[in-house]
Amino acid sequence: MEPKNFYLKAFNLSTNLSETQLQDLCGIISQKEAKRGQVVYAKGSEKRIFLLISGKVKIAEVNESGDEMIKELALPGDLFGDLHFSREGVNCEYAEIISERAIYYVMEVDKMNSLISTTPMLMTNYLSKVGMKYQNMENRYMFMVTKDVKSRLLYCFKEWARKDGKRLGDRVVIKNSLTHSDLANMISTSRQTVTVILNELKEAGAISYNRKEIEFSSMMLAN
Amino acid sequence: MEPKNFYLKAFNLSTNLSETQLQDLCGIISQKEAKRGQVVYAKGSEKRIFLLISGKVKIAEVNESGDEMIKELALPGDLFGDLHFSREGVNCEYAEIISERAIYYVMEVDKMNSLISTTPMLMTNYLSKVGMKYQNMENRYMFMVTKDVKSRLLYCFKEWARKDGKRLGDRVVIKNSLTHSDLANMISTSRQTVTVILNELKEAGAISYNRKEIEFSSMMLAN
DNA sequence: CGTGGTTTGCCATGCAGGCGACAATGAGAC
DNA sequence: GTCTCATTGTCGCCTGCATGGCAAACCACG
Repeated sequence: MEPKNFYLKAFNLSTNLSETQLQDLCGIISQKEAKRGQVVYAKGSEKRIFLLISGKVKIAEVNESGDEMIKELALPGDLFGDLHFSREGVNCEYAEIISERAIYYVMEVDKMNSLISTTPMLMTNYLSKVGMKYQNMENRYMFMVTKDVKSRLLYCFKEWARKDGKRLGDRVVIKNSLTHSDLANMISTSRQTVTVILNELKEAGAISYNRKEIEFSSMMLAN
Repeated sequence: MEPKNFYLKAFNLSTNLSETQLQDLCGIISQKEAKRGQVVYAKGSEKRIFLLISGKVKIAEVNESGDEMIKELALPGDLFGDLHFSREGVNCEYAEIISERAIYYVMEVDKMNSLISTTPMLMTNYLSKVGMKYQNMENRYMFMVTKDVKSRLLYCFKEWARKDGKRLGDRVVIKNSLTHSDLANMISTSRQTVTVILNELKEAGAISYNRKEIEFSSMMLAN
């Protein structure tokens, strides 16, 4: 099995596809690799869909007052880009790699669109994947709008640990590529507040934290 | 042209469909009507997709502390329900009619799924409609998370007026079916704050407001 | 017409968290 | 090592908004 197949399967995009359908799908995918700081995607550029294979990518946009808002931290298996094939993207979202390196697949929207049109099962897989993404997004935003800063920060950590955490006994470790200021931009608060709360949590023994990684009790994931 | 066709066309779901495809689509749609206060949809019930034809519907959920959060105010042309065909809805969203009466179309997810699978053009229309919806959602939430209460309230009014407002010279009027407390639940603030801000706006001459309708300068829509 | 329930208006209090300023620490470049 | 820039830590002030409580206005209905 060639590697593309492997990841497509792992990330639930090729479920129930026939061998030839899979080949077709692989045919319109090209694999790319990039390093920290590179911008792989900016609204306005050619319409494309991305599937992250390894690394971390931040999906962000800059608002009118010049502040960066991080909308999402994409991890392996996540889709991003012009997910709904539409021409009319009015916002100015972009995707920047924040891990040392990242590997990702790229599909042109047009090709994907026509392939999906002729491959019902792919449509189902795709729609369910995109649907999941939006459901998560909705939940996350609902949370962000209603909760205080500490809860929001913990929510981020949990989501993140669930997708990308490594178990070490009853502790969970996540590799950290974000500064306090990045975290602040994710939960839309100020850098200072993040610092304070992080130290509170450290104080309370809930997490331990340095520039390389964040570690906390796996119990925290429970709720 | 039978009425279903008319609305499907008006709401961009039947663009570029052949006559027979259109008939097939109409075949799986049933039209319903309901009155204020009725709940047309609750997560956990049979999976269905709704298209609102007339009236207003609030899409909401109740959080763990018992407060209602209004996620969206659906207006004619809006889709809601199990839009991405998935079984796994873990949240407890519901849809309640808040206009005197409402007319809407209902489609079972399974039938819609198989029809879409065999009708590429329908897939495109559908995906683009759902995509638009999510894009709006994302923008709205971004706004909600980052802005203060007054901006959020105005944002709501604008969105609402854009979709449902009636022009009267340089003024725009929207019919109001919401209490201050509903407005508060939409932008996640307190009832009192809504009251205060509404009066501020009234004072400043930006809007005029009573229980039946809200009216403001069409200039407000510009930005 | 009054009467009870809902919606709106207003006030006092308290606090979370934004923001500016500046110091301390760390990390890479030379 | 030292220099420099980015990141983190801490403080104080101040404002936006939540919250509770209560009065006034409005509405539906017998």
